[in-house]
Amino acid sequence: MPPRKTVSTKRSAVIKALAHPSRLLIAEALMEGEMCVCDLKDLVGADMSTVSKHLSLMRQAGVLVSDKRGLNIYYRLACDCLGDFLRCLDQLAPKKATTQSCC
Amino acid sequence: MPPRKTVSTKRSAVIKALAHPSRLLIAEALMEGEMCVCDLKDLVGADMSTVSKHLSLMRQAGVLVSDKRGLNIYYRLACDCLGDFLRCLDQLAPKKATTQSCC
DNA sequence: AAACTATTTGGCAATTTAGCCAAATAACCA
DNA sequence: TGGTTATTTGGCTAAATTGCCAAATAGTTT
Repeated sequence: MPPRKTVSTKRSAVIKALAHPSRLLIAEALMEGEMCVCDLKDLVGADMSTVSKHLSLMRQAGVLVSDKRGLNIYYRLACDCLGDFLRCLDQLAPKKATTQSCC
Repeated sequence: MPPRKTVSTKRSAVIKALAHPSRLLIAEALMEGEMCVCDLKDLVGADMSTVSKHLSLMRQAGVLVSDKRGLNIYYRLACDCLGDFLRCLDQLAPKKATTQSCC
């Protein structure tokens, strides 16, 4: 595989970890501080096992780090540069503009 | 759907448009300037129809804009804030660190 | 140790996504 | 007009992703 492709494959694994509504919701919530799985389960509104799988996917990708204290496992963002990215996203007009730049 | 979820669903559509190795490769290439479909086909190394479908998905999501000139259709990034995001991604150590933050 | 709580893992069905081929469209040229 | 080039669309199969349930694991409490 050419080097340029290798780089984009690694990067896309990280992006993929954020490219799901529930996972992005989790990332956004964790921008305000760490949370345990049961808190996140309430936020997302899915089965705990589903949330847990989302979390381990995000941890695998390097987006989150976890920390076990007592019975709970707390998750938090591995990097706080995500905020700028989310602000960037909101500038992209969804679907409408076909031939014009947004910014 | 609660408002917080609506927002993250819209945002995740944009992220999804970048969450594929070929599509990210395309986005990275377009950071250096516009390209037509056949240029991108050579870069990605897939069938032109496949590349075309990736491009229309990205345009739908608002990540790219297109511009027809003669026989060619030129694509370029809708927003140049992506560069900062990609730099952020590279700080996230893939997979290794389980309990430590990267930055 | 037994019961309890929080989380993860395995397995499976349903849905979504990817990529190729072939055919359709659109603009250019002779 | 007919031919050629660039791109998109339709259709199909293969592969990946999602989400639930049930069972397993790990730490806590009594």
